[in-house]
Amino acid sequence: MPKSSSSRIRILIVDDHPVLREGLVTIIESQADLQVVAEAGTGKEAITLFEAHHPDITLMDLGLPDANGIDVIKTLRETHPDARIIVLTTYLGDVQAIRALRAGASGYLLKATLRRDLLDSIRAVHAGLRHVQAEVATELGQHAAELSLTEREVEVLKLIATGCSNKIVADRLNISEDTVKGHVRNILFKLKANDRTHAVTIALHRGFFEI
Amino acid sequence: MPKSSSSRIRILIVDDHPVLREGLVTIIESQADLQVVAEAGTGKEAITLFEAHHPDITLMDLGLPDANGIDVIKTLRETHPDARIIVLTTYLGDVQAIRALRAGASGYLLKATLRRDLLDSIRAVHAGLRHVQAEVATELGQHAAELSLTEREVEVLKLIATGCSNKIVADRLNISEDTVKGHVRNILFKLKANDRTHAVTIALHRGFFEI
DNA sequence: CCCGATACCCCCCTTTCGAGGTGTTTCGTT
DNA sequence: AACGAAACACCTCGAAAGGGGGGTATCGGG
Repeated sequence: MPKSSSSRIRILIVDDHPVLREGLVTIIESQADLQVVAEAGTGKEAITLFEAHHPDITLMDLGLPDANGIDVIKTLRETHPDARIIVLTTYLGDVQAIRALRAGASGYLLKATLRRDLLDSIRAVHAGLRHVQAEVATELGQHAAELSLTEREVEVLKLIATGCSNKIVADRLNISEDTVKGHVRNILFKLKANDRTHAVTIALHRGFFEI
Repeated sequence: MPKSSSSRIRILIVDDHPVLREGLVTIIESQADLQVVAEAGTGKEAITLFEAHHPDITLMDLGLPDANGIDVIKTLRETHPDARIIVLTTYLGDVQAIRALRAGASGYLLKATLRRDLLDSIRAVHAGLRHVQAEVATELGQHAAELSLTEREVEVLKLIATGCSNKIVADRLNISEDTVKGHVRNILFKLKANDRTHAVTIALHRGFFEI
């Protein structure tokens, strides 16, 4: 809920797609209680502009060209624990959503969202609420009970995705092939995958990493 | 080049992201010689609205919820060979671009494009030119000499991506396992992949299919 | 202090993969 | 009629993968 018509909710937009930024600006500026104070196209710009304007709400895409969106969220929240950030993303599985929320995001929306939902989210988050879109929440619930991969396992899986055999992975990570096999076994179990190829597609779909 | 200021270029926007549509409308309507005559969020709507308005230019996203963008392009071009279509996509490898251009698209732009490029493209295509973004053209050139996968090979690879062994693939397609192996060998060769897992990530990256 | 999670290592064994080569039929193009 | 391309099938064979068991060391939290 807006405090009053004289103090509008000040918003920073972070997204590398100029056309999408334009859409966000148009939608936001059409509302009497909202205003866009700055636009950033990179993670670096995002931090600079946040420092300069201290927006009430930051709308942020995770797919930035220069930095990982999650890291930007972390940085902002460390220096400004009161920063309210809403993640706006095309579609990345549950893992990205969990990471973003853990990093301190207050909301998580898909870009395929409607104007109405976007505006509702902005106002809800500004009022101090957390707001995660239903679709995303469902996805989160679905995998909540499941085990997640350790850093090492993700590292192994990434190499496998690029066509490395267990032996090559072992060389790259300076561990034995048997250890790699052990990791692979755990990965298959955790992701309920039939084989390494399946594991890679599942991991991509759930957002463990990208290619 | 616009014919005259009295007859503006009439544009149909097809994209399932309302926010992005808003951005496109704002950018286009800011130009004196351009106007948006309709917006569609699905393939079905796209065809209906095209029939109703006969736009000069159709800006189209490939990732529609109800239909494949390529098929929509084909349909439009069959019934209206003079339809000028510019594809606007997030990022799908060279294969999607080739298919779109073959299906009759006149332009291919990435959504990360600038307003300036977008407007230039619209005017260029309206003037009868073909306009493919530099990044996309580079990608096209890079794989131009390479062999592309046959339908059957894509079919096999899709099943492999979902964790099917050669034997299972054989069962599903009612062919022998040896034949599947033959296909796999060809796939690995054509995509320059180390193994089946690598083949899947390469195919995804180049846009042969999605998961 | 022990426990669980993580990372690491080693053995076994069976199945699957992937690299060879060779051959058919079918189908659309020339 | 002749051609290549594609799909199909059969063969061998070594190298991976993957499923099972065993184990050690570390680290942080209950």
